[in-house]
Amino acid sequence: MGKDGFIGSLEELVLLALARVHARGDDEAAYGMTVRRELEERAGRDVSIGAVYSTLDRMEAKGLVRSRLADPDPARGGRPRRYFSLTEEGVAAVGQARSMRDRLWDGLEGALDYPG
Amino acid sequence: MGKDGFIGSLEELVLLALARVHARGDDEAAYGMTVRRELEERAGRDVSIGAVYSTLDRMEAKGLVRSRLADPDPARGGRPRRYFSLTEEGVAAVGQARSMRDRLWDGLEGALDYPG
DNA sequence: GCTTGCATTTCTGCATTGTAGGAATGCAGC
DNA sequence: GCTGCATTCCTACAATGCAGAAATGCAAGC
Repeated sequence: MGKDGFIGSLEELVLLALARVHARGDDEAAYGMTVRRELEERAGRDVSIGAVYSTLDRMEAKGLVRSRLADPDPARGGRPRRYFSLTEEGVAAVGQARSMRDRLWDGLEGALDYPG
Repeated sequence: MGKDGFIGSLEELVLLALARVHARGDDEAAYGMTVRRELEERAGRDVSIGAVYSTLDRMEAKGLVRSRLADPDPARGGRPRRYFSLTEEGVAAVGQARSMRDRLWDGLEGALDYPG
């Protein structure tokens, strides 16, 4: 993100997937595995879990997402989950990416035979 | 482009900018400098000309664009221009990128406070 | 109390893409 | 031949994309 705040293509998808699982209401549900599943089910984009995490980590370092560890005494087994959410900057970044592309697409729908 | 045909964020923008200058009617007008200008004027994305060319070159190697050199006896000075255009794969790639994102955005407009 | 199993995160390493800057090219005009 | 201009090409490095395997932490069965 060359200091102008431009994000990569996978970063954008991960941000959107994260926003979606949040939008479903349960804040607690947004962690690595669910983000990955959302990407796969909704966008048909099948990335490895390792790819999801490194993207998430890098975005946290840039301030686009934040994370916190789950409750200390989990009744379920496994490592403590790490819950993620978008920061304001994260929201701004997806908005910027979108409007940049929208401006380029504007008036082009017919010219490229994009199936609506 | 990990063989699944997914393109990077700049690749997508360059493809769209290229399509736009084509859509303006004059096929001859689509070369490095005009693509760069379109990106800057239309999307506000200011990349160096070197960045545009390496992106274009890499996409040509992947079959997303093709290029041909301009007329052999140019009355204007300067290196011969290299005219670019999208291939079918290029068109397909922007379409895929778009529909993937559209599916993730669907129903999210209100949830993220994206300004229309 | 050891072992197996499961859900999850973390680590490591490499491939691909993004990016700038400056060198090279080719012509015109002086 | 030198200067100027428009353009492409080359080089090198930084950032992002990506997968696979290792580690972590708990529970259950034995």
